[in-house]
Amino acid sequence: MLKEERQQFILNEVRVHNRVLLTDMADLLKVSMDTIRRDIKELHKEKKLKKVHGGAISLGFNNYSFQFNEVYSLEKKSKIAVKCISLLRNGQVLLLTGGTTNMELARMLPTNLTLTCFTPSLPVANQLMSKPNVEVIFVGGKIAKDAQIAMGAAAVNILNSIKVDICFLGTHSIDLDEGLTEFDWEIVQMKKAMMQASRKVIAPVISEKLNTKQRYRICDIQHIDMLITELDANDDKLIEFRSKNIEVL
Amino acid sequence: MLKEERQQFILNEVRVHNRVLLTDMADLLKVSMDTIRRDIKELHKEKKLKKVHGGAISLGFNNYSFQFNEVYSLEKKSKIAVKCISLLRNGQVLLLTGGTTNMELARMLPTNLTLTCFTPSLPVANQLMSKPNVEVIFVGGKIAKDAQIAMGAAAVNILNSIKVDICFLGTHSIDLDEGLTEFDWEIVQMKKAMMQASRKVIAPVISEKLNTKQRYRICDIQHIDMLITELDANDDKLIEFRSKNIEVL
DNA sequence: CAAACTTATGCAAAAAAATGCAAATAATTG
DNA sequence: CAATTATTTGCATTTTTTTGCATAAGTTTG
Repeated sequence: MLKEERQQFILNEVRVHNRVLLTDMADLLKVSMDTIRRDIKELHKEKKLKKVHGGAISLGFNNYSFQFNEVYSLEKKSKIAVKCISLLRNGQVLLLTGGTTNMELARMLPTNLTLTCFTPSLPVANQLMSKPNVEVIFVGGKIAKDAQIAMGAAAVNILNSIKVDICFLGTHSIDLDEGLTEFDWEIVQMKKAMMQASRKVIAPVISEKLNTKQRYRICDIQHIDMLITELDANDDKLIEFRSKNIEVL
Repeated sequence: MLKEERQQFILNEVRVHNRVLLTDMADLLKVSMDTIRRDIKELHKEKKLKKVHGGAISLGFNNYSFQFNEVYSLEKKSKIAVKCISLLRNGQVLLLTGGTTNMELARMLPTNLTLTCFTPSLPVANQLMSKPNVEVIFVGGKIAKDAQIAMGAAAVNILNSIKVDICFLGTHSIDLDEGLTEFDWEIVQMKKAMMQASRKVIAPVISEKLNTKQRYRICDIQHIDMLITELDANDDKLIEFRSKNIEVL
């Protein structure tokens, strides 16, 4: 049996059963466990399955991917969240994108604040459920499994029909020249619609994301009304942003 | 069983029941309590659940309303869910209401089944996220905190614009004369719209709910295509339903 | 506060992974 | 075709991970 055949067989097995045991495969395919181990290693590197102790599992199986970022820079994100919250007043209508920064914002919202929140993000919506004085309105649509966000024409349509006070726009990358950029085209559409739907656009960004770029552009830097980072307000990195007429906190 | 699988199972259990007992998991998964304890510890560190004395609880979810029904009649509900799932075929488009029975249905969906699922229920949508072959489309709108379901004009509008194969309509009360009834007016509107949006309406109902009534009516009993209960198909209680031309499983 | 239960810790056995090496097989080239 | 080179595979050894158990320490509850 060819190596290719064997790997295809393993992949298929993973697709059907969502998992394979190393021992089973070695047994079934009549090769040593080392061989299977090497196969799985390769397939893992090609991102066709996930290697785990004792075998492999399907990639789609545990799609919690956003939770992986969870720990990373959490402290900075809480800092940013606090700054964001300080801007809020009772009765305001918000629009929250997904992402861990907005998750943190949702988590830290004081329970006595009365707000209306639109969001297309399942985790954010869930988080907001525990705030008794927050009215949650979910922007529906096809849910992207990786980001757990509603996307597509339906979601964009709904966004086109609303106007909120403040949009907290989580972003992957922000750059003085390139503006706000994303790696996923559909997300770009969503974020464009969200900016349109909001009187004021605030971008909470951890400093690592400053001056980085992705493939697709959401908008120029001028279209952001305010930038919130965990850095001190007079940090060098922020001077240029301020000079472009963007409020920095 | 792989470690990954076990942890996924625990996570899933937490998602559905909002909590797990260490002892239950050890028992169910046939491993020592130490192993479960270590699993929970890891998952806690990854912020996927919250470790507590004696087990773990969900972090994203606060279900005041769910927790009650959750335990109650769970076995019957799984039984019903199994029957429901047996009706499904690859490629079908479903519409799922909220409620614990549909939660159970979503939880038990085999991972290899390819479906498109519309739902206005946050917990159900969440549950469906873990099914790699299910396309989830959230019917957005204002979220009612108690039921964690989108409601209101926006949601009803969306429902009016779709047509699906099967609707699994969770119901509070069903009665031969009064038909399907609810105690909340808004929910009635949602359910009416859902029935309209579906070619086939299936009502999964635990036997306790048979021949009970509430204040507001959704529809006559004739508008249900099929009734699924945990009872044996020739149970006395069901004869009359069948005589009204409703298929009973 | 004391009994019942839960957690933490260290330890050892078992299972699996990584590594280096050699034989077998396949591919390439003069 | 023969010789060389590269790839694949299995085996032995070491290292790491996983798991269960025993014991001690901490929590919960009546």
